[in-house]
Amino acid sequence: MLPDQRELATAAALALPRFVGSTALFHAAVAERMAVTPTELHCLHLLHGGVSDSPTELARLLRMSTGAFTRLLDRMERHRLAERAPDPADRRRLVVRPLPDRMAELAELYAPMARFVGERLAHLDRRQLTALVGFLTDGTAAAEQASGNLPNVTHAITS
Amino acid sequence: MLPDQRELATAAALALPRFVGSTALFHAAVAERMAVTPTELHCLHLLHGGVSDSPTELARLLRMSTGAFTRLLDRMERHRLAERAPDPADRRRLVVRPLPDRMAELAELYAPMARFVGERLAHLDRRQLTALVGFLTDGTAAAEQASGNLPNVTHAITS
DNA sequence: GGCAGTGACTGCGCAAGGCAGTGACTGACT
DNA sequence: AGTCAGTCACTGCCTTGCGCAGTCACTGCC
Repeated sequence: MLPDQRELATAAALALPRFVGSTALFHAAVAERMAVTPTELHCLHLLHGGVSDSPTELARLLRMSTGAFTRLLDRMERHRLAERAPDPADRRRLVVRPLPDRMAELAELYAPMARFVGERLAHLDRRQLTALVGFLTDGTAAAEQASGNLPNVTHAITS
Repeated sequence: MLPDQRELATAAALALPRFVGSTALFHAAVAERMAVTPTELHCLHLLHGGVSDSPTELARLLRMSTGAFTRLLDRMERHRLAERAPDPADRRRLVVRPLPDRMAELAELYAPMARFVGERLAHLDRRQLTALVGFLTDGTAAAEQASGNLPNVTHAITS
């Protein structure tokens, strides 16, 4: 590996955590602007992605209890983010539906970032795009795997 | 732009939020493993990065009040993450110092991801690395700028 | 037709953070 | 030298978000 290549790799390794951090802060800023908690925003993303509309499943994806999700839904209804609708097939269940006007607002807030990404990607050639996609997808897999498979460390706690 | 290039760009645009999301979950998992809140972990990162060691400045970077940061410091001392030390130059102030063994533990938890990044970057050529670094650094700037400069949207709230 | 399982909801408690002060200390200005 | 506004960390008090454990309604299976 050539020296300047090494420098570039180092630069990338340094830029990565900054990128992740600033992105996280951006999400927090969007949540604040919408007068909504990060958890509510996260739930809204799941609803927008169409991943699921079942409370129990959404609670699992958000890594919280069903009880806590009930209150979350209460707040989201109060804030006009989503609404409950009965599930005709099973009277125990219900479906969570996002409210369109707030979703539009969300898209509006994300528009600048989406525009940046679109323009930036348009200037890359095939090899560069391939590298980027590979890095992102493999990085996603690595993060998911690492999340569930963290090394054991000793720590003294909880007093 | 050629069709397969367009597809690649779309793939990248889809992979990006997934990457960000899985990374955020990874951080949450690390925090949980260390029996520490995400905020404490965030603060630990700042300390490790050597950004600052002043409570007021750290509170600003974490976007919280100085009062809340005092409790945060209390918890971090209880959890043996950091310690307070007097500032000899100004007796009102103090400096926050990370505790080395817990920092080592942190590094250990991040090791798998760091290894992945290092190996992945080693397989990229100059043009690819340049594109990646550019995307990350400009993306960081864009996110920071977008955070402080979100478009105004109408929303009815707070009942 | 009973019965274990599932789904959403509720009371209670805890932890985290904001707000509005308080006292110690500083540097600048007279 | 004395004063005084500004800064710094810290402290009650309060709100909010979430977990936990239990409750009730409903389902499908035997």
